[in-house]
Amino acid sequence: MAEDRRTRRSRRALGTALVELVLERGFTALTVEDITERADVARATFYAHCRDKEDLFARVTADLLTGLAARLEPVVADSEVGFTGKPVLEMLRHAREERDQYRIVLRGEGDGKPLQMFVDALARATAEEFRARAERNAVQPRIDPELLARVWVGEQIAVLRWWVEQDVPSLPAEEVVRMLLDLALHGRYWASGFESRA
Amino acid sequence: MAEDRRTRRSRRALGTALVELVLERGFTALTVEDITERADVARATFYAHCRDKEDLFARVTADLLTGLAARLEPVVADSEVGFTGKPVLEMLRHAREERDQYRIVLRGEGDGKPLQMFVDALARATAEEFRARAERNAVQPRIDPELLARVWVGEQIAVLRWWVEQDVPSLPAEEVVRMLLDLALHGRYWASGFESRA
DNA sequence: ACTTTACTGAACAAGGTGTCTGTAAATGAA
DNA sequence: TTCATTTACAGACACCTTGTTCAGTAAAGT
Repeated sequence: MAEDRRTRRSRRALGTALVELVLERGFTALTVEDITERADVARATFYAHCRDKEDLFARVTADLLTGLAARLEPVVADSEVGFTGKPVLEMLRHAREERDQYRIVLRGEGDGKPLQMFVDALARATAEEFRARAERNAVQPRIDPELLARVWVGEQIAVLRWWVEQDVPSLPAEEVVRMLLDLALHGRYWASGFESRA
Repeated sequence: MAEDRRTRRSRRALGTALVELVLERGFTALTVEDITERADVARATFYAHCRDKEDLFARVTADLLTGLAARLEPVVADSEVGFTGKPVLEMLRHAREERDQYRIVLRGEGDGKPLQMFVDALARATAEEFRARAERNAVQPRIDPELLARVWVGEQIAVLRWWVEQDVPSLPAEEVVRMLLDLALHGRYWASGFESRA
């Protein structure tokens, strides 16, 4: 009743082959044969598992998203007390482990669709969190939570990309999170000659 | 000696056809024939002007970038006095005029390459500006200007995308800029129950 | 009017896609 | 071990898209 080993092996091989090749040449430049060749699998076998290239790519990135969600869930549930940036730290750790996949997604491979899903998922969850928090504290948000969430996610994505694309990390994850929080919550780090006139 | 009208007409028709179709179906889904058909032009004519699909797309987005640069130049040169956000306002106005093109770029169409160029160009210019400003004020930046620039650009891109994708603009450009500045420089607008514990 | 230039329509080879064979081999169960 | 099932395989197939070429035609510019 258990799944055939060959099935697992083929799927895994195809997935990792895709990731490797996308990093090397980019998604659109790849042919199905490129992938099957790298995975040591027949071309027909590919179509036994995936409808097409996009399908395989969608599986891989979907796995990444669910993996992140799984790691974020307990952290978010635990951080009821305030805005601590712990979810960001957890995301950075995840990105350090799955660096290649993150690179691919953040580079906007595959028509930017995976990146859009990534951003949208983060923004949706964040906006919801903001709304809930405001309601709990019985305050009227001074700005559309959706917009605030977009800005906050935009910062995270930008830093995440910068971090994950570096050859050798110039900052540890904890440092990055601290900087990000100081920047978002208090506008610190701007005080180096960048201030506004006001 | 002047350029043939037909040449201009074909180029323009192809460009706008591409933009329309990318918005409707996405870049990769298009065939060259789709484009020439929409542009009322023979397929052979297409190849008389462009090497391939990506070439045409690159031209369009490159034009957008140079157009933005042209509008930003005087504004940046004029804002020596401080961090006023005037460039952002100008970019928003540009985006309001060239909304379709911005949509396409910000959605990451074309393998995300145009978006990367857009982000990189903004980040590079911003980082340079930051470095120059710090040096002029004779202060040691407390953080890598490159990183700070990425964060700042990340915010702009996120808001820009949010703004340009809305069916009916919920905020005027000036309001968006004010919010963005208050957020970036002082962390305002977070004070609606989102504060950190510290 | 005349020359130059660009658009056209069609044909072409090359290469990728997705599907479908029949066959061989690996697997899990009896 | 044996057996039925499942999967991988190699190859062939029609189809589509690409990018190039070329002779014929229309429309610019001067």
